[in-house]
Amino acid sequence: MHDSDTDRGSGGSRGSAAAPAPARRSDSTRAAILHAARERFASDGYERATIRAIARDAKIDPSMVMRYYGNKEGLFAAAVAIDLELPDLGALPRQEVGRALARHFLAVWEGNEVLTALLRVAATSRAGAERTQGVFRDQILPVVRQVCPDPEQVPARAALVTSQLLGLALTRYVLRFPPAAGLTREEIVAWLGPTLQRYLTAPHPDHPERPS
Amino acid sequence: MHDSDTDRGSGGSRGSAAAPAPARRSDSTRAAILHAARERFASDGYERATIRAIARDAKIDPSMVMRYYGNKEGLFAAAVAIDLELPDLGALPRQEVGRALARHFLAVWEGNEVLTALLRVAATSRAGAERTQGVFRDQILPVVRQVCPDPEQVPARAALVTSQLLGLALTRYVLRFPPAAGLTREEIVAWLGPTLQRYLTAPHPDHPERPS
DNA sequence: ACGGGAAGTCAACACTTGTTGGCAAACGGG
DNA sequence: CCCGTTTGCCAACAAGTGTTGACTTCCCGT
Repeated sequence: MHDSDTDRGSGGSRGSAAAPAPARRSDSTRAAILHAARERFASDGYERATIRAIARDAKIDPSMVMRYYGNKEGLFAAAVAIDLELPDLGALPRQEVGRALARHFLAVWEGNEVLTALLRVAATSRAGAERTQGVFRDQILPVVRQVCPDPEQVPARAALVTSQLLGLALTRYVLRFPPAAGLTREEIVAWLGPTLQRYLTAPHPDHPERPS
Repeated sequence: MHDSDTDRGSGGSRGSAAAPAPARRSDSTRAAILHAARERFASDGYERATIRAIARDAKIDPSMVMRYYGNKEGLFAAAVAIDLELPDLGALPRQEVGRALARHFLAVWEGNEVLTALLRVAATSRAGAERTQGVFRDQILPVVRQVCPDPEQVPARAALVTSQLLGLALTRYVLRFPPAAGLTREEIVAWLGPTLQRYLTAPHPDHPERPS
């Protein structure tokens, strides 16, 4: 991929013995760029979020963005790191997983503008869509697997759960439908909880005929 | 601001007595432009769908697009005319509205690429988001009002229904999650039907505190 | 048949985009 | 102190965008 130039782990650990990241003095600039990039990507999407605008927000020159992140795609990859921090649903009372999932999802989404950014980008760029698929595969599927007994049904159930969660995020945080944006968190939990619960744990409703 | 020039009703009616549209001889070109525009907007989104590419698909010059539709926004407005053709849910057996809505939604979406186009555009442009709000307000809200007794709950319930339907469209037709794209129509109807049914007709789950 | 207007083509404009290379400071270890 | 490295800015490039106007070609009513 890149040289050993642009990729720096998201620091935080400090003073460890064998420090792999020597804490360059430009770290504040890098952080400013990432912060501005996240905001722009979240509010404008990939195409409309120009490097020049991001650089202006970060109060530096556009060429710095290129130096530190290679190109626009690299910047997006560095700025958008998704971690849903999903809890271990297996450790919860089985009848509460739907509500717990809804509540957790709302909290994470509202505390992390990156999620809206990725959703916006996913709708228009293939790279964004594939990245979203990665989040689904690496973070949602495993959690669903913990509550769903039949492994064969896991992908479909996870997809249904995701469709409802992303649909809510879309109408509430991206499209900003007034009724969707006006609901309180607990109202949403009360409505979506049973839906997710059913998608996760209810028996397959394939009763009358088997298609194909 | 050229009004009486570019706007022509979406033709189809032919030979009416007092024809306000004299059926110009460029109608086939106009149709070709709209067709190409719909495909490009659906697959690429608003920004990446360039007028040049649309014109190339329609095998005409880019300037024709400008002459007939004014500018890119006008072309989008002309190309994306949403009609969900929602049936009268009040005329159905009350326990079937959820499934019927899901089935109808799938049929309309898969037969009309414009819907995917609008969804893609809505995620990145404010104009697209507002247009989607218009569809919600003019086409979904009235239908929900027919099955929901309490007028005060109509917007919230409609928003929930929309969140599930758009979420499915997003994962299935835009992001193309393999599990979501692989489901059959009837499977989706079987899963989403009860969800929509509950959003439409179930009593308000207003008491989230449950004795555990 | 002829003339006016519509249909369509060609080339260009003004602008923005991502991206690049050169050059001036600031820093920090020897 | 001095010199290599880092940090940053400036100007510019090539490519692509929406958009415009002048020009030719075709159709059709009179």
